[in-house]
Amino acid sequence: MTSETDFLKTYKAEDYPIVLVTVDTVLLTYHESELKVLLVKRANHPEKGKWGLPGGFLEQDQDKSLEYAAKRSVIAKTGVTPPYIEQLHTLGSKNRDPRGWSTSIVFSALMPYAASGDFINTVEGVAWVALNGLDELDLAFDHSDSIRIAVERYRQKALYSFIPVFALTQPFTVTDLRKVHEALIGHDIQRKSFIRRVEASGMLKDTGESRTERGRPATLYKTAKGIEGYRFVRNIESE
Amino acid sequence: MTSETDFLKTYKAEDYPIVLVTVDTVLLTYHESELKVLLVKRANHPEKGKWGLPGGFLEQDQDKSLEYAAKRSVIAKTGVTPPYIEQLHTLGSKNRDPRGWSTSIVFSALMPYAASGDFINTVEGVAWVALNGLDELDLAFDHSDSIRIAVERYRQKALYSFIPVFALTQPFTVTDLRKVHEALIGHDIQRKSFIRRVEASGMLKDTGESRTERGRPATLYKTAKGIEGYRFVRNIESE
DNA sequence: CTAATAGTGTCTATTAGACATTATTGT
DNA sequence: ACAATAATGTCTAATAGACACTATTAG
Repeated sequence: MTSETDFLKTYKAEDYPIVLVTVDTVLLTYHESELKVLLVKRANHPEKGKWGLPGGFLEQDQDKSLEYAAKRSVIAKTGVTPPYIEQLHTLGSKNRDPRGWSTSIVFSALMPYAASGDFINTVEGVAWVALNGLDELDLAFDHSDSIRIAVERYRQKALYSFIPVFALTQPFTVTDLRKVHEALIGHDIQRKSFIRRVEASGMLKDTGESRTERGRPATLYKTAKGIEGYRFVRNIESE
Repeated sequence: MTSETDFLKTYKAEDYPIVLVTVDTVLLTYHESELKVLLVKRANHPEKGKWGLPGGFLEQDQDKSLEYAAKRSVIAKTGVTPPYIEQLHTLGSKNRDPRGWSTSIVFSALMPYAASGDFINTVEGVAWVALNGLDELDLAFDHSDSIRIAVERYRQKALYSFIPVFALTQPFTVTDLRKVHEALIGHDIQRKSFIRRVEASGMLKDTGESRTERGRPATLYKTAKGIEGYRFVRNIESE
């Protein structure tokens, strides 16, 4: 019988089967009345030249957690720093990558368009792409599946939370936020119903400022602490 | 410039960093008025002798998907065949396993106690353990985190769906199902409210049979197709 | 003044909680 | 009859949808 210490002395990682481990991130935002996802043009094989999600191999040395790896690879590939990141799901199979058994831990987040910097549009090979135009793009690997899953998850959250607020620059108007919810849900929401939820939740603070574009000025709000954990007990109509 | 074919010819998986990839499964059931999780006693290092979730290394040859690997390893370690399995989350970090960078894709499912077979109690090293008694057990790795996350997820689902029905043997009574919901939510639910939901959803079919234990016989129900996708628009009270 | 957008009033419909009442069994 | 459990009746409270109405700005 060996002790755990003895066991570790004789253990060699190379004796175990090798699985490719990558992390990918679905970053979504709302800009010019559209939901958009951040994509990069693949510089290397496989699937070179196709657009795909920012991500890459897990780096054993520098990455101490999966989340760190996801953030690092997004910054490395796009220059964009996501304000937070959460786990979406994990894909993996024998055939999804020609190099062998491969698994990808997929993260997702919403972020304000402005936080990605205006330079984004000038960088070759990095772009915010409208979800509506995605069908025409032949994305790398199974990345379009991950995007679909992320959007579906945020659609659900739009029904019972204010999570979509993370796609906006602060401060924002109630209409701004409602538009993001509408884009996710796929249909209009009653203004009255939406404002009632803003008031009932107490999760949006009136800044006292207002913004005028056309018509009556709109009150500007910012998020209160804990908004990410707030859930309504009743959903908004989903169809 | 090389083609993708050329690239694959010269590609060697061994040149890439090795990450340990395991799958683990949180199987929950409801038995004798308690929620229980299926655990196994670890036969090998590391953490030998501790109780932990059934799971194991991804086997490149036999496993063609993550889900398959999870099911295979549950059956191998426990003899129990889970009727379905879904992805919960993925844990990974540099330090969670002394053998090196390690990641575990965690699956979860609810299943009827009876489906695990009565032999379960006679097998050394495999047991259904009540969640209430888990604190006294020092589980391997971060398995208690995964159990906590699974229970929290099913608690949420108990608020807006009939997913907890998968912990029951069919047919079952409305009270059976309500008890599972109550165990997950942590407090009683109004019988009237619960029955209204059963009727409104149309997801539970009256079998015409009934079961008598003490008092008035209770109607036996079975699930209708699509129950796993059904969501109430309003939640049950959560505290 | 008009157009446009923000925001409110108010009625209805739905559905959960509370809790009393009735129904059906075994002993 | 009585205890135990199942199932229903019914009132109230909360909250979303519908939609008309008022408020405030630019030009």
